[in-house]
Amino acid sequence: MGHTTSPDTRRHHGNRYGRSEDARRAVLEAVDDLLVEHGFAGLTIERIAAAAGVAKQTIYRWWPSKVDILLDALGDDLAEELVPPDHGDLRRDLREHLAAVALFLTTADAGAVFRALIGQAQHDPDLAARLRTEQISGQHARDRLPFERALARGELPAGTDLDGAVEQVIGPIHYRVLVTGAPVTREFTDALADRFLASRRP
Amino acid sequence: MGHTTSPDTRRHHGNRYGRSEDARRAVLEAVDDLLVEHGFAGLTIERIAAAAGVAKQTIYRWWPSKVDILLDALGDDLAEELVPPDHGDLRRDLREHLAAVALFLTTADAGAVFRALIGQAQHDPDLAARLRTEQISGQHARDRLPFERALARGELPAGTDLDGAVEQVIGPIHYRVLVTGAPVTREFTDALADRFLASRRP
Amino acid sequence: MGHTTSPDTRRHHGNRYGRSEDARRAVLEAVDDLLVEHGFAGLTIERIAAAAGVAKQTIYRWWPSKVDILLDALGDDLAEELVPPDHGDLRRDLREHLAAVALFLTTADAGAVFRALIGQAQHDPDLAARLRTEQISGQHARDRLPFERALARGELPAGTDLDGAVEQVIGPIHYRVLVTGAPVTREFTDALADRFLASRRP
Amino acid sequence: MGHTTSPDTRRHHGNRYGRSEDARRAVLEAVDDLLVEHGFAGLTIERIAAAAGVAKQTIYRWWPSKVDILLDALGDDLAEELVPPDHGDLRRDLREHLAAVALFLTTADAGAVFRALIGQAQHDPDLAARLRTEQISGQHARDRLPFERALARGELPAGTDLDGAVEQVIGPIHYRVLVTGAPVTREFTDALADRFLASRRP
DNA sequence: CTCTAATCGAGACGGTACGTCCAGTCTTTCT
DNA sequence: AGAAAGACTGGACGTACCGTCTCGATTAGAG
Repeated sequence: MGHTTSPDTRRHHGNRYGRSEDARRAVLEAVDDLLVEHGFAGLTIERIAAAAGVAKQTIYRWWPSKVDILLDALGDDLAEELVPPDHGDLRRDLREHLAAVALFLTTADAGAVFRALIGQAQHDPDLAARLRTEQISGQHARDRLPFERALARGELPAGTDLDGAVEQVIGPIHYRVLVTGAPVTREFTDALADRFLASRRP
Repeated sequence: MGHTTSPDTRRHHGNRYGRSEDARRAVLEAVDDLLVEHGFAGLTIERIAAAAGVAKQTIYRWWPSKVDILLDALGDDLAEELVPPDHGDLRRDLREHLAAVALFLTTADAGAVFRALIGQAQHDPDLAARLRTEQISGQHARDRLPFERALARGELPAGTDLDGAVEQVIGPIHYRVLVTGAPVTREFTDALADRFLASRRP
Repeated sequence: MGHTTSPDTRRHHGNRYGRSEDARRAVLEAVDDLLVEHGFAGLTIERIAAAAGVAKQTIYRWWPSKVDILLDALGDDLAEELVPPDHGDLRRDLREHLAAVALFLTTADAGAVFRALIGQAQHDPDLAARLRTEQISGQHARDRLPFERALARGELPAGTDLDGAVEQVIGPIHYRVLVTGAPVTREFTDALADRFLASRRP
Repeated sequence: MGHTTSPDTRRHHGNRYGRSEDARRAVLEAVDDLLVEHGFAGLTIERIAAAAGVAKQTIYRWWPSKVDILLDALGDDLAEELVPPDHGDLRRDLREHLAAVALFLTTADAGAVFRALIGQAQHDPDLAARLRTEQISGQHARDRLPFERALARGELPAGTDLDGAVEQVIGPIHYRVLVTGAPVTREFTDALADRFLASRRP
């Protein structure tokens, strides 16, 4: 977002005095702090405006709702933080990636934003749809990469259901994070990877 | 809940002879309908009171917040609807139970309540804790039953990690319901059961 | 009356044939205290019930509203405290009586009740009517007595408008108490008496 | 900064450019009507808001309570309606003014507001103080004017207690209005004026 | 010397209004 | 034109009392 001065007029800045970028940054930073400090319910537009030193109207001008601000704040963090490694070995790639996913969901700031959005998506089908098309499907594609490479290398038998594989290893992590609240340890994620491999390469 | 045909209507003159069962039932029924009809955000105390034909104060007298009403409404529905069958065969028990779980989460009214509570729990750690101790741990125990029986029957090797087994088959269902929004078909749940069995009984 | 009752019959709890004198007294006493302590607005039925250790229903059983309790509490205090003296001399009678009226209105507990009722009567025509027929007309008759006696003694000319005379001396006192809030001193009331006499006996 | 040449636009940038005069007027007019129609107890903030077509918050933004609205509504009505005439003759001035006062208190809409405030002031010392300093003392000064002019003209002896004179003629009117409820006729007010003059100019 | 009906305490009930908070829109002033 | 400020309508919040209503316990006269 920094200085995309190029022909990217799709975005919504466009102030001839150039001050809107200040406001935009202030809002996105405030939103992160306030989410951590006051929780999702305490994240009101008025509070964001006050904390960012920005007028409410300025927020409404650019973001339809507070979840849009969060989506914006989430930004490309997912893509940045959760790209799986490529060591040429499925077990190693999988173990590292699952550990990274767990860490992101449980401790990263962007992970808190992600969890809040997932939570809100349960009440708001529109948000759910947007979240899926804008973030989750992309992440799913990244999660698939290690399996695709392994298939290409012959580590997995042809015809393996790669999407199913992703769900098999990623699903339990989200289940712990979102539902049971059990800690997502390295042992747990390693076991997930190992269990998958055991079932595919007897 | 059942039919208060009670041998219990006298007795115990401490106070509160008076809690109105009618009011309680009306609120819990209204809450279910309104959640489906207006969504979680549209589920206001005032709307519940109006729909149930009850005074707001009566609601506040017995429930601290709307999520408490939902917890109450969820009540025994989980236990009633999601008790796994016992056919003496793990594959069959598992296939049926996972299908029932999927159906509950995606189509049942009580499933909508469950999803709303899970969503809200992402914003509210207290609710998360309560939800886990009051409902989810109990459901986890029920989900474990087929595995326990299979272990006793010798269908599973001694020392099998039963909790991990539950997470392995239940996790992906929740992942679809809560995160990706992909449809949870019978094929999907059957495949989960089969994949688990394949990995354990080579 | 209380001669024979045994020492621990304080608790009453119901009697088919008679109301509880304890409850009545407790309410009337509580009402006085609460009016002074919390003002008229803070004088709620619930607060009276709590302070008197009595159930709300018991209050509603015997008094239609809180102003009725106040009317009851005012009782015969007016008649008891504001009977004009009879020294056979109008000036002396008048001076003493006006001073007594002033003292009652400004400092007596019953005077506070009276002022509260007069205040409420400005908002409530029914109360105004009852207050007038039950209390104020009687007091007006008492206020007239010194003039009637003086007329009979020949201190006032035949045909003197006695009601007008009462209003002439009593009116300014109420005007200070209810409207201007100026202190009603002995000098003031004496001057009222003297001014009346000066105008009638040139 | 210092660019603006206009004399007083330099102040407080952004503080209530916006107070809506429409809203203010609508509230003050509604309050008059509703007081007459529903009485003081029926004069709720919610009803005022509804009748004025204004949000409750707008009322609370500008007035701390309903009595403050009434004080505002009373506003200049007193000064407008109750300025005594100046014919150069005390008897005529007094007769006319007292009749006007009586008419105001008994029949005018603003008179109803005044009576309600006086009534409420009996329960609320703060209101009493405010009412006196903001309205009653000013009215007392106006009531004094005829006497001051008469004194200057030599119609009254030097050293006459003018405040006492006001109380002598105004007090009985308020006494009838607030306490006895007797009708305040033209005969009554004329007699008050005449009686005063008889006592001062024997 | 029990029966019974009005009374008592307690407090839950359907309501109304309170005063506060925030959403989302609109207007005004300054830059 | 866009930003800060903030007033506006609207609506839900959670609280306080209202006046009504059971409820079991109490109690004195009638039977």
